[in-house]
Amino acid sequence: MATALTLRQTQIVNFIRQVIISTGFPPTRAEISSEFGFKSANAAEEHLRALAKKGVIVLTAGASRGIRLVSIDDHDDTSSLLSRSANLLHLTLPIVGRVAAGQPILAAENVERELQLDPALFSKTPDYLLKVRGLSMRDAGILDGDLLAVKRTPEARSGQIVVARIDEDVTVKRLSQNKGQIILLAENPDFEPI
Amino acid sequence: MATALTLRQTQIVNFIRQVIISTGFPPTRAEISSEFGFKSANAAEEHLRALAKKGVIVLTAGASRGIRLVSIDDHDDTSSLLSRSANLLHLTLPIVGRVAAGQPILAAENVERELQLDPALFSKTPDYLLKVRGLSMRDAGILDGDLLAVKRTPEARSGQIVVARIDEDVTVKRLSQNKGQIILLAENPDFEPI
DNA sequence: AATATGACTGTATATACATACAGTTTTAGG
DNA sequence: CCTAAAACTGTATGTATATACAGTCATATT
Repeated sequence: MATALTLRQTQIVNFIRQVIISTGFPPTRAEISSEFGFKSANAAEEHLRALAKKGVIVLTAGASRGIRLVSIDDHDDTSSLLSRSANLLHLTLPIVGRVAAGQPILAAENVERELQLDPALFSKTPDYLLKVRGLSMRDAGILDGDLLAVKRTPEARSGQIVVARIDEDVTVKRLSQNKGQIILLAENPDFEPI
Repeated sequence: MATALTLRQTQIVNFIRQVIISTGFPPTRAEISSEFGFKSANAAEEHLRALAKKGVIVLTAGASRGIRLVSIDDHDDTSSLLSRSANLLHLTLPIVGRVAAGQPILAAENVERELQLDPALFSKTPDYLLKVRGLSMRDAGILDGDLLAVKRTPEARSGQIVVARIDEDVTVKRLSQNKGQIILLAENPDFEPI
């Protein structure tokens, strides 16, 4: 275990955290100095060095604002009572909407966003989230705009709801596998089977 | 509702998000240009302007890496299925350890860190988290290093477990208010009442 | 008494960055 | 056909920033 932080060092880490929360990016040496009344940016520089040495932050050489706070997970001093809470949203899932032609579903270009979720929400850990467009599965409770958690499996059985790729569209349908013929059924009488 | 993003704009927002996740700070114009093969940093600049105009990001003039992604909450397009999950850790609580003499407990200097938690964890929303030192409340299940969720109330009743300030130390004890006399009891026979 | 460490001031500098201005090309609408 | 917007290239510039080096002072360790 590394040496404990000094008071000043703790204050500086807190300030960095506060700046990241309120502005979205870490402070510069000058901004840290200004906050604490240092007359030289070098004071901040030295504090950052010390904090990096203790493993509380990671510095990126040459990059402006190149300060990263080491995450709670990597640096856990949160014990029993709350350790489960801290893990609540450890699951990071990509959200897929439209899929460009010829590309695998999970290609970086198809990922619209990433969302952090509580793993306990799912019985099986899903691979990605699919944003549903259209109302073809309305009667199965899947509506336009919903996010579907999708788990990839090596094979699909008849009767299951599956994610199917038709050209450059990704659709959600109920699979019907009758005597070798594959039919995709919508759960809405307004839509035709495929 | 603002105009929808173009493909390129979506890719750029995704890249910014990815950089923030992997490095801890947003990219520069040059880094964005490099990622997408732009030969002029101005291409990135213009995309950022367009994204800021559409409200997807916020730019800080004059600041290096001054890009902030507008949060999921401010810009919600996550619907029914997951909207509750997205709210899971909306509660941000300060963690207090030692308290410097003469200062209010929640003074900025005493806050060691902030933690985001699921509000559903608590029946009443607490004001702050107190890091417990020592074993004086061992028999009440409160151990060294635990985080205690503390809710401030205007008055305390006898028999309750309270957070008390004695000089520059903050301690957790069971309150006993007998005929006007106030006694603080430890839940561990090794400790004396105060 | 000697040494190390924390916490600074002061000066200096190369480069990392934001940002302005002038063009070009392509695509979508009116 | 004309215009606007998107998506760039190319050039340029001031300043924002990281970072090195030389000191000072107090406190804690050996």
